[in-house]
Amino acid sequence: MPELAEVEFYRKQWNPGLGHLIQAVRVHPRARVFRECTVSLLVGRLTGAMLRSSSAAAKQILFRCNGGCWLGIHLGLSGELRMEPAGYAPHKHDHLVLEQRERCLVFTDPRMFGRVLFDVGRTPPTWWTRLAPAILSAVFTTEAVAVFLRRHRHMPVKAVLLLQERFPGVGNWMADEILWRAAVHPKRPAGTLTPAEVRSVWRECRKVCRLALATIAGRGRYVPPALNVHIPGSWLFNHRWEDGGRCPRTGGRLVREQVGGRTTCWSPARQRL
DNA sequence: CCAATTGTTATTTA
DNA sequence: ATAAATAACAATTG
Repeated sequence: MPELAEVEFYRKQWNPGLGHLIQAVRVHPRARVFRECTVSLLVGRLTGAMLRSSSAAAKQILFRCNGGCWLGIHLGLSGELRMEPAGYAPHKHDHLVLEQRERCLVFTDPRMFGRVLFDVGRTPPTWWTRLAPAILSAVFTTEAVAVFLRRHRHMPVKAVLLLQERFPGVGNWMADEILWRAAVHPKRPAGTLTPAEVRSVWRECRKVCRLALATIAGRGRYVPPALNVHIPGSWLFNHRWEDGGRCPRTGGRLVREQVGGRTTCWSPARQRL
């Protein structure tokens, strides 16, 4: 599930626990999600400590802890952060549980493509500082997009949009949504887009990020659990998941096919090769 | 049993 | 040598 806006949504799920003492840390230490993390260090440092603040960028979440340490969470394909009542007994896929007096903060991930990172230091870890500049930042210009598409000119544009080094936070559904709005066929070699199409892709990147954040992550400080957000039927999002869907703009049939190794959905009436 | 899944990375191929 | 394609990772669901 988690792309840019879902990651931001899940980040907020731990907000009620920020600034509260972590009494105990429960882990499944052998779980694959800890493959890049020294679990003993994490448990030692977080027990009796606090999460002070959090941020999300791309598909990464960063928690700044007191005592000069940093907890990172990547949700992978199936990860979630949620809150449970105090005394919660961890379930099978709950790999990390921070126990507080009034609640438990839970990281769960059945497929374990996600990962937990933990660093000690005065400044944020490099895996955070080296993330590509956000799509909604001023650095993400139409020129930067044009250069990147040219560099990967032989790849299908859909595959290029999934490259995190230029499109941080974009995942499979966002890439399809962007191309559908820009009316660009996902199989187009990235180098064949006209300047107008490049500009359109750039603009829709920003628009989809802004809309997704506003709709899915909410503007408030804390969105109650369950991602039962209403996504308008005018988005491709609501029609892309199974065969037989119809394009909300043209009314025509949507196509679903592998492009760049991923299931891709597009509207042939709108997106021409 | 087979295919599919909203992500990333190591390995293989061109 | 580089860029692009593919396999692999794991668990569950249809």
